Amino acid sequence: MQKTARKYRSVVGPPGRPREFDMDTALDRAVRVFCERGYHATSISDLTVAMRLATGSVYKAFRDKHAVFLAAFERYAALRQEQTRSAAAQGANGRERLRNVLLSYVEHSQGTEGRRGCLVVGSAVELSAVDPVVAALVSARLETNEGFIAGLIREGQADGSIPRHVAADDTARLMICITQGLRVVGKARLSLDGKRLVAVAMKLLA
Amino acid sequence: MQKTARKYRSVVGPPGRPREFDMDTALDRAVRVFCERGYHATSISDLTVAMRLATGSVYKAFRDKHAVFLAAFERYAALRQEQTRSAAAQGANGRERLRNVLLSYVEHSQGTEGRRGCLVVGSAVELSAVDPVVAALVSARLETNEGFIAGLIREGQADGSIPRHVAADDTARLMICITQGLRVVGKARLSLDGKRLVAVAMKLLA
DNA sequence: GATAATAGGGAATGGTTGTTTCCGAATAAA
DNA sequence: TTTATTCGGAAACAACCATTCCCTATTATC
Repeated sequence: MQKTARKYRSVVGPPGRPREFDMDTALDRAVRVFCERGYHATSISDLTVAMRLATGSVYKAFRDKHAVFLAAFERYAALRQEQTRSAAAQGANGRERLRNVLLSYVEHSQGTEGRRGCLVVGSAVELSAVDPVVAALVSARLETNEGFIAGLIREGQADGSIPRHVAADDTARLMICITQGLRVVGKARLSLDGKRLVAVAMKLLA
Repeated sequence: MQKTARKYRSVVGPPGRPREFDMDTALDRAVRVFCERGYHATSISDLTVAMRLATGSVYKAFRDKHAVFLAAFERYAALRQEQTRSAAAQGANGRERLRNVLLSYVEHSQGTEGRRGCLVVGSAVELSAVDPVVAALVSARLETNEGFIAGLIREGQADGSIPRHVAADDTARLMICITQGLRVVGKARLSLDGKRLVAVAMKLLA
């Protein structure tokens, strides 16, 4: 149950590889593989190739494949959260911040990244039913995002850009469905017109 | 490329097992397994147990695991389509038919079935990127559903229950995102209040 | 009733997987 | 230099996978 070491170079140690080596970089590469192939279809061999680490090195850094996945999941979630927050930050009021969040989701659901897929959605679909640990992580992520969106709605109501009668919690939950659905539809390569789609979605704030 | 035999008792044949045996029943059981475990995590052994067939029997009915999956997918899609259409049929006008469809989706995304998951969503997430055949089936299914929803919107506009200014195609695409997203959220065990969620979603038709 | 044909059952097969262990090479601190 | 440390990579392992093969049981036809 050792916590997965984020700092890779040991503090006391004097060892092996001087090359600036960052576990986060390796994890980013693991994220890509897990995103496009999912958990079960990704072999240790796939991981070592992607992460550019030898088998032994992977098992020295992580207890097993599952631990690699959890670390990759948390890294992915942190990255996406940061992207979403900074997209929101561009907006002048609650309504615009929310629009920016939705637009950001549409963009991330398209093209290369859209085809690669979202690790949260992938984990929910592939593992939630059989892996309680992953299920808890996924639920926590969705609830955080939902809370963030509900917060933006309330901000908008406070600054006057969103009507008071909008039900913040229900609307936020529906918007979570939209964002997760976007990632599913994006995987199916259906084209997504951000401007038009978001324009329709903003009617939920009327 | 032989088409998967739906009628199981051979026409000419005289063989083995007289017991009334229906491949569709076996496929329904395969659907359940594929839904909750996904493709890669489902072994032939899992399938034989679920379908109550011996290994050899499965391979006599289907070329390989992939063929079982495709047959299960089509059976699932046909069943869900029928359920959705019949939910819509209850409505008196376009608007009510659409509400019924959304309500039906929320209900199917909850409880046991919600936790089991949707095979279309699961296939999109797990296989679309690596399996062109499945990808095509998934896209076709999404497009059919989107077309159905767009049709309901236009029906509503014709019968006066939905305003003319609603953009049918864009709204339909967003609603597809909602329905697929519901299945993702349902897997994560978040509670879904059908009435309230659908009430919010119906604002898209304002 | 005898025969032929065939579905189902299930053991056997060959390949791959995740995991662990080993040791040599490389490196930085003592 | 010595020592401690860690990465690399091959090798080994048991478990499991999808698939094949053969046998049995059964029935339609003769």
